[in-house]
Amino acid sequence: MKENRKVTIRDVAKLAGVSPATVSLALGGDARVNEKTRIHVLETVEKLQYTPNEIGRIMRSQKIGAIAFIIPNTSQHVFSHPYFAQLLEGMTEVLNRYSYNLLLSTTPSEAEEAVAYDKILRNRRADGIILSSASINDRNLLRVVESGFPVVYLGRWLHPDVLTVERDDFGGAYQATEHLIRLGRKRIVHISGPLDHQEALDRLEGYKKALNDNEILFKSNLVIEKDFSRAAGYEAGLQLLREKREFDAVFAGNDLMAIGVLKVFKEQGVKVPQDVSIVGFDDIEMASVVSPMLTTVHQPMKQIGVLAAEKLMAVLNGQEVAEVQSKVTTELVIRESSEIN
Amino acid sequence: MKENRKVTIRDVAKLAGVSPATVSLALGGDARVNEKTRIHVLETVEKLQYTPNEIGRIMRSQKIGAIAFIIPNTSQHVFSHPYFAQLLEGMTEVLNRYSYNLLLSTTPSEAEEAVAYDKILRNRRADGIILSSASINDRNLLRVVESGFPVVYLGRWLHPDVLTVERDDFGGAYQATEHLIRLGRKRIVHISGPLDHQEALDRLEGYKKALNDNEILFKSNLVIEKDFSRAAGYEAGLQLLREKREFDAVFAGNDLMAIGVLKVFKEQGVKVPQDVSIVGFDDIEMASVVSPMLTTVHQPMKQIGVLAAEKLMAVLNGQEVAEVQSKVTTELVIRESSEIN
DNA sequence: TAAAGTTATTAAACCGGTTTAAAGAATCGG
DNA sequence: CCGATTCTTTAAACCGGTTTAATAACTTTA
Repeated sequence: MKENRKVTIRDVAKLAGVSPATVSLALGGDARVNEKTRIHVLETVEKLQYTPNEIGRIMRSQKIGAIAFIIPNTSQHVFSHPYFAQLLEGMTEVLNRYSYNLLLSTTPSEAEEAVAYDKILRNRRADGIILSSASINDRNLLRVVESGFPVVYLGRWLHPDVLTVERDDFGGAYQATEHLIRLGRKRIVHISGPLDHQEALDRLEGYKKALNDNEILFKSNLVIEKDFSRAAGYEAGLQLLREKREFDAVFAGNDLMAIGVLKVFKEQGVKVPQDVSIVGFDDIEMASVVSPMLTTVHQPMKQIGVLAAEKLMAVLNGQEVAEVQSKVTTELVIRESSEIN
Repeated sequence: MKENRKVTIRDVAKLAGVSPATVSLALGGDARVNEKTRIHVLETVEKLQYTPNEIGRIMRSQKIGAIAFIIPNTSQHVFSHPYFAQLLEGMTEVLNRYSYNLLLSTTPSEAEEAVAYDKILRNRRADGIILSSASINDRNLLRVVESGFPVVYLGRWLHPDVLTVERDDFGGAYQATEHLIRLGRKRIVHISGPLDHQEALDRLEGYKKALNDNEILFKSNLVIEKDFSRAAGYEAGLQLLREKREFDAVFAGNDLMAIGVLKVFKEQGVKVPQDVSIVGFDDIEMASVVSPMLTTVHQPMKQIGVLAAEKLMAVLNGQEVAEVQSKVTTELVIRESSEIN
């Protein structure tokens, strides 16, 4: 700890021949302190290479200068979903602008999801919270809201007071399904995410509505519930082939699962898009790298991160938030996996 | 801020009829406090739902309970490299175990790389630092080391006192190149990363050495320096074709660039692996998803994150670190892009 | 020139814990 | 039964800043 051992405000004060209070005021640019004194203090600060200790400042102001991103999942899960990386990109960009720090809170294991919440709620290491969408049964969500922390929730939440940034999951799924129908597909499989998650439910609903609007009968045996992972998509594909279910298209609940399906189809000789059309959801980078390139519903993940962070910053700065519930739009990106053959 | 407005240690003390000191000692499990008193205090704590304010604790102990991961790049850059996600996964896993938090420090823009350092060095918001490998000309690296912060550097660094976790870049590149030579390839292009980065240099050296050991003449016009991005790989591929350089294999400095090359080759009708074999470096998830699947040098990125975090924890807990420089090994993973034709 | 008004500076309180040193109470040994 | 030990408890200092309220110094004004 060489030079920066610990130059405190008292050291500066002593050397400058003033009181600590004056140093503090001078640094804060308070109008009360005399011009000459101010310059002298600033010179001394420079000479001693003094920088105020953040902790001391925090102690007094009770503002931490950091926000927490709570994801009730393991690090393993989080980082295997490219989705989160883009969210983080958006958030950190905004936070950098405000000189705020980001704390990432995940759970050590599947079983202990409460830990991710406790770390933040109990220790008060953050001024506000961005909450990743979680199971609709997750009782911790309510705890967060009731804790009084400023919160922004990523996803749709029924409670009208909670600030949220939502995707148009329903609309996106509707578009995707309708696209497949327009291609002449009639037996469209939907591989859904876990149905205790609102986004999975909404996507399923969008799919159903599109079928219904086009007078195609919804068949529950064409819906397979999986967990959003690539491996799960692979399994689902395998299952479809093994059970010889009749289908001519797959709408997967996200890209990772779609890519898993793509892989098993390639291995088993199912031709995409000739035999089966595939559409995913998210538009992660991988979607444009696989072959055939994946048709998918693009959602502006980085923008979601940006909006969430900006909304939270607004609250923390005492500004009135114009839009309690923001909604970002999705867009169908047509690529090879559903090209007209 | 409903219930948890602010119940302090003094509130607990008052209600329990003891002094704040006793409460603090009781909570700390100090042997001095009488069993009965301890129980009584703990009950009161429970009754009031008291949890100690972290900031107060930090103030006294001068230990923050967080470490910083400094990446002198923009968030944009960081999150577009899957590489970092896996590093983060490893780190957060360890930190969770120690109840430490992770602070991510990136730069707001390319030009202001010092910002990523300043945020941590000046504000002392972390107890230690993990430093992502940076340009060998980055003068800030020295600042960090001289600051007295405990530091772990990711990559190879000449200074013998600095704790590091290194990959075997040289060895990995050697293996990759040799593999191509064994396939009978003689004109092997190397698309390198920025050559002011140690890892890019080391990979280039590994490539050269393998050529040399197999009596293949190194030709500098078969080396193209790019920036590790997928777009750059694409460009490099385009350049190779446009300039009609003669080559029968490509060893790319990382997977993203290899995937970029793959893409342009596919578009231009160059057959992989028949006409040209391709090998990448990193083994990111995308490598096993593209078609043909990419042969690459696997490096245990998560493990690097784990090692770095553990090393830092050891230092912070005052333990002697056995291995100042740890090295993880790489492994060649052979897939379709270099299959024997 | 004294009173009132300005301007500049600072002592002291405060944020919420932890820790030290000292005091007070209980127990022990001779 | 008294001095020495041991066990508990607590007052007070401390961490490093910010802020308030009071003081001091300097100008004006009457």
